Amino acid sequence: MVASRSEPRPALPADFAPRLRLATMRLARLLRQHGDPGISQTLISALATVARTGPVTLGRLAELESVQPPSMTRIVAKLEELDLVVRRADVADRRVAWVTVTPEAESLLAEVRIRRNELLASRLANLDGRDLDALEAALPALERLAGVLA
Amino acid sequence: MVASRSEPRPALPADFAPRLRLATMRLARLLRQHGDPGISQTLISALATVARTGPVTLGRLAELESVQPPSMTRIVAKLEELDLVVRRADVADRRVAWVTVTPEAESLLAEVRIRRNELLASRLANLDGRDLDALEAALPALERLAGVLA
DNA sequence: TATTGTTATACTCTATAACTATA
DNA sequence: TATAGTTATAGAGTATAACAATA
Repeated sequence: MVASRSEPRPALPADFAPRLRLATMRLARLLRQHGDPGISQTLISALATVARTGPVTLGRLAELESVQPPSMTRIVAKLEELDLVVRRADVADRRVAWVTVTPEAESLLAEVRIRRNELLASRLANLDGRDLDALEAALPALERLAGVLA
Repeated sequence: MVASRSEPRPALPADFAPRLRLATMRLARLLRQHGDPGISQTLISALATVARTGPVTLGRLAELESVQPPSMTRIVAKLEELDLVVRRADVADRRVAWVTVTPEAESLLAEVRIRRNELLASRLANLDGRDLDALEAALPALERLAGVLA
């Protein structure tokens, strides 16, 4: 341990943020385009969040998914059309809309989980062991950076 | 070294690909939404690629950016409107469109490079040293995974 | 005929502004 | 008045299919 108290680690290289940004956005685009037949990542992500949290209000769901309420209104409307969620007004405050997953959603999520990583898995298969080790070690940091664990 | 020849490292956990996918797409959305005032990430990315490669055909640029040719036609048209690229027909094969950056593009890229990592840098500042070390170590792997280095 | 790029069209995702219903 | 959510509208980004120009 040679770092001083005021700077416990060397600063990141100046090109670190740009490179991370570019790599992240490229990879996200590849994943988005590959897609899951029949249901978009946006819908899956919102659905998975409802499944994970249990019943949740539309506004809170918008927060959790980092979208504006009107966007979530449309997402939930589509999920409801697909019989993947149910929306019910709160009994005490009828402005509030509670969103809950249906049994269909649970099985869809299980099914999708199996298929949806094909592209990523196939790309991961092209990396060597050191790259995989590095990615595995960095995943929690990446999740914190993305706010997934927050 | 205890791994067998047929399996040189332990397999990635089953939830690795889904978690990496979610984290990547969340982070990309945050970055996309933060945006760069006045010019989108899509345009910047294509422009930066032209600047990096030098004169490039529209079709090759579409390949490099992982979009279909019609999408690149639109991207280049916008960049041309903004006087950030010039498009010229190849003299020998007039079907081919060569795309080149303008001086305005060079200064824009320099300017943008300074500002555009604000969000990412501010989020990185919330991570501890171990997370930063892990991310730094994993960046080349992530770039290979995203095909940035390919 | 084959290739390069464009036009036409449509879809998803997202936002902001204005609105409704309820508190 | 304030809050939760919706509707209206617009814009960016992307795709596929059909086309035009050129080789």
